[in-house]
Amino acid sequence: MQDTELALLIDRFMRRIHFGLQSKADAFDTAKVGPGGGLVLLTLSEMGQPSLNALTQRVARDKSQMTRTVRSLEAKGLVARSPSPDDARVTLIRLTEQGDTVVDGLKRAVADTIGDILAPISKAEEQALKDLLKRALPEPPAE
Amino acid sequence: MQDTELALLIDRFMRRIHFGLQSKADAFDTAKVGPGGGLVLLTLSEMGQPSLNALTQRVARDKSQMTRTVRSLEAKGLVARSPSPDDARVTLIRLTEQGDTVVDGLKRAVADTIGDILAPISKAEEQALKDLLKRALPEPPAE
DNA sequence: ATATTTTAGTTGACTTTGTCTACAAATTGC
DNA sequence: GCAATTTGTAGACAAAGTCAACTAAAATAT
Repeated sequence: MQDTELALLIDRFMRRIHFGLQSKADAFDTAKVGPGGGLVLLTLSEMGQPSLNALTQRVARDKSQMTRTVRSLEAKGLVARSPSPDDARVTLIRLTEQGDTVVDGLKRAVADTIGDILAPISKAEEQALKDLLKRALPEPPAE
Repeated sequence: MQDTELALLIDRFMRRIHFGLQSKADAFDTAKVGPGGGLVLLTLSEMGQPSLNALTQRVARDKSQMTRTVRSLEAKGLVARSPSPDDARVTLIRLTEQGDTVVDGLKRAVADTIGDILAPISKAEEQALKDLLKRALPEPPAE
């Protein structure tokens, strides 16, 4: 009943990640993908070649927003779109080689940032934190 | 080095909170304060009567944004602004009685939402999660 | 088989937040 | 006193979120 606190903590965590990444953005976000694009790229690297719809559900954003974000990443050559052979309605999306490179830098920057934020707790605790979150927030269906 | 995963989890948690509250918004957000206003109200209920600047730092938002949010809450009669007796530059902000009422509903809605999200883990684990986050994310200076 | 309904993706319009710059008034530190 | 800093405000714009309408393809229902 008193867990507004937890919500505020999550918000704070989110903001810390945001500012941490922003401060390093000049160094790693050379492709200017921004937070929105970065989220999509990282998610793609976890999912492989999802449909736009599956991707949308995984990141819990609006599908129209996702259309635009993916188009912008495509224009930068970081992702490629291809029609599904099974269903003419769906578009499959995957990282290009260039996209992979950007993801590498992105992952390093995120890991650095998280590392900074979690400095006050031990590695074991960090793992415990991650495990708890994974159990509480199972990932949306891959398809 | 592989902790992009944690960042994605936090984002997902954030989104789940957001959608959970949004789905209940008609029932509790009768004052139409929205997510931004709600965050400020909850924070005020933790802080008492902070300056606008202290409030801004606590929620890690831009001060110009905070000016606007507070003005909008003031127009709705939920917060009151008063000049600091010690420093003519600062404005102190506090909840009105009406604001307190709104905060009560808000807290209940947030607690409900968090409860739903954390259903897969036990109460003890929930507490452990909160403790870890509190240690990793100490609150910004109250003043 | 054909009609109806559902799903995937796109587009447009609009709102909310975020961000950056500039500014006035008050305070602090020499 | 006077420069530098701090507090809050205002303006302008960019990034995201949200909602509704629409096309095309697929699923379903009769």
